[in-house]
Formats: sequence, C-alpha cells, structure tokens
Amino acid sequence: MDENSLSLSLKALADPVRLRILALLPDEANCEHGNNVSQLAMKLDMPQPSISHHLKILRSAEFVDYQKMCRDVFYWRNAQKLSEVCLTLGESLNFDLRESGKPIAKPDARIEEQHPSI
Amino acid sequence: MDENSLSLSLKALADPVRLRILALLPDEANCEHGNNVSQLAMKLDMPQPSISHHLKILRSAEFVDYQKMCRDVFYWRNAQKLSEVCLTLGESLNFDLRESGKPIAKPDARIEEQHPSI
DNA sequence: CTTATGTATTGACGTATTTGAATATGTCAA
DNA sequence: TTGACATATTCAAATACGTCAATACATAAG
Repeated sequence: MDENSLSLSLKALADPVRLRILALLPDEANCEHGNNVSQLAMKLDMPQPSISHHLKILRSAEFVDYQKMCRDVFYWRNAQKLSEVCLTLGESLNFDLRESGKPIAKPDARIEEQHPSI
Repeated sequence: MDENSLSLSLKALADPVRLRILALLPDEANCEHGNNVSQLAMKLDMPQPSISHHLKILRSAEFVDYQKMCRDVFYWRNAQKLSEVCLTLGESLNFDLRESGKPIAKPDARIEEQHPSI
C-alpha cells in the first residue's frame, strides 16, 4: 500500500461521524436490530441520509461489510481491513506497533554537530 | 482523545505529500542538510511554499518538531505523538495493535438468528 | 547597504467534502 | 392497491482543502 492509497484510507477514517459509526458496529456479521441504518441514525442523532452517505464512504474504503435483509441493511466492520490500515500507517512511519509503539531504530538519526551556526 | 480530536489528527495524516514528508524525516532532532525545507522540496519535487504549507499542518497536529538554525529550519518527527495516534485509532476501533492486530473479543457479537425474514 | 538564500505567508483558483432537503427505490402490511 | 417503513440517491449551498504565484520576512555574505 503506497502513500496514495494509504492517504485515501485515512481520509475515509478522518471524520468524527464515521469513527463513531465504526465504534458502534460489531466485528462480525450481525443482524441484530441495533446495527441497521435507522438505528445508527438514531444513536448518533443525525438524519438517515447523512448516515447512508457516510456508510457509502466506509463501503468504498472497504471498512464495512453489509447485508440486506427484508427492509433493513445491517452493517459490520471489516476488521481485517481496519487493522491493515493501522499497521500500514505504522509501517509507513517506520513504527512497529505490534511490539512497542516505538520507532524502529535508524542508525543515521544522529545530530549533525558541525552546523556552521552552532 | 475523543473522536473529534482523533479525526483532526487523521485528517492531518490523510494526504500523500504529508505522508511522504513524514517518511523522509528522522525521529530525533537532526540538523543534517537533508532535513531542511528546501531539501524536502527538492526530494519531493514540489515548490517550497507547498512544502511549508504541509509542514505547518503537521506542526499544528504536533506530528513534527523543528528548529531554526541560521537560515535553515530543520524538521523531525514527533514519534511519541505519531505512535499515540496509531494506538488511539486502534483503541477507538477496539483493536489491540500491540498484540495481534485483531479485534478485542466482544461477547455480544453473535448473529441474531431470529430475524423475521430469515 | 545591497544582494542572495531559506522559509513563511497571502491570495486566488479549482476541486472536494459535508450537510440538509427532497425524492426515489424497495419491501412489507393491511 | 394503498400506506408505512427502511434505505439510497440526487441536488444545492456552504465550507474546507491543495496548489500555485507572488511576496514578505529573516539571516547571512559581500
């Protein structure tokens, strides 16, 4: 995943409504009443078309899967894709999040003491 | 860190130029020639004012620190802040990235088999 | 003081994004 | 068929964003 596609994924996550939606959804296929679009709109106190809009963006980024049942559409998270983005961001920044959250040591990251004005 | 501030941090990261800038910068204070603004502009083949603009956004989000020396301004990453955002994103999504990149088990994430239309 | 260099800011421009209102589509119940 | 409900789409308005050109500011050199 290069910087361009990573930035597109991050853009899809970089909205408070979409983060709240993701926090409300389960990680597995789950067609309980609470996970359809109207219930999300109610929980988040926002118009249903607005939630549909944000779900469309999350679908395009493959951060959610969904299933239509009768009149309802139930959504859940694509946990694999979400964790992939977290880890890819870490890689892109040379972090290894699975270990310590610390940057990977870079031997050339020393102070250049010979700068003319010091 | 709530969804609003997390989304602001993610927005600051959600740009390919800014991701490339961060990938080029060291993790420690480092005033080598390669880490000033003109050199970044040259490496990324973009006008210097554009790089300054993106650096300002990264500064506002506290993703970079910098030091002015003579006519140059040297930048480096705020590794603590960057890893904090990665981990906070994981927390917000109920992932524990330090362990497995897998979602934290939620006992209520079962399929609702009693849906009227199944 | 004048000139050259490095960086930041400003303003203009085109594009993208967010939101709300209205509406369309699809499904079920009566 | 009619009405009610759930969801998606479209459109318009407002806002935000990325890029570029011009310029301002700061520092250093001569």
